[in-house]
Amino acid sequence: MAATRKEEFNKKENELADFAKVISHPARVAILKEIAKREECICGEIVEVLPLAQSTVSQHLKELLKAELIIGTVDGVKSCYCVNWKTFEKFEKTFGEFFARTKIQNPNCC
Amino acid sequence: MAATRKEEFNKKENELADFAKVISHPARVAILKEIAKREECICGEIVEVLPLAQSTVSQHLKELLKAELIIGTVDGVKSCYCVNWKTFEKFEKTFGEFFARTKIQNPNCC
DNA sequence: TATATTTATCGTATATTTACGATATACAAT
DNA sequence: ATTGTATATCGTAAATATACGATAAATATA
Repeated sequence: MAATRKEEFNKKENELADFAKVISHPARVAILKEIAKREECICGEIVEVLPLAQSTVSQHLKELLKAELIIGTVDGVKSCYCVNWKTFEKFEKTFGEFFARTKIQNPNCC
Repeated sequence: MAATRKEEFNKKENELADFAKVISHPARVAILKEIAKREECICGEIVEVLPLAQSTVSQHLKELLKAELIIGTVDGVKSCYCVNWKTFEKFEKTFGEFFARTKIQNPNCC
């Protein structure tokens, strides 16, 4: 088998793992950075700056959308994307807390 | 095909993605937390506290070792693990910088 | 209306991940 | 020496992820 055992773990552990998975591919990291660095929503230029086929980029965008890390709108024939800063900050907080809380203990080992 | 295109992305993007992948499974998050919360290295009790088969836990431990997030030693018939805080802090810094640097821009959009 | 452009989705091939049982290995205890 | 215990590794099945070409859908333009 290989039916994932995720239900066996608690909510916090699953949330962190899920968030991590979203940014666990360099293409998604690159897309996120590219979208973030613009003043305005990026409309129809992401495919050009990425070394991947259009359909592959579209797939990665879909995952970022699913995670609500980006917001997509349509402008005529173009698709526009920008970062969903609310979710972005949730990610930041979740990772920050994980590291901070895990770190606290253990001064006399290793 | 499906030959991964990771070489096409830069070092920073790949590093963050790789780090994220290590903690992208709840079992590994749980293992890390379990090991971190002890005063001393945990010797031969990790399997018991996890809802997975011994061989599966061993596999996840191997991945954490490969990432150097934990250190493994042998004490007789037992295997002992503790967090490699140096790497842990490298992870923390990498995630922290990613969020901080990505966030800077973009005040008037979305 | 016909054509071009942009992007999402479908189908599919391949690679990787996850999980488990069985087995091997290494040490401890009898 | 034999037996028991802990853990890593092997083999393998199934699920998921990654990538691309082809195609569909939607809009803009001629």
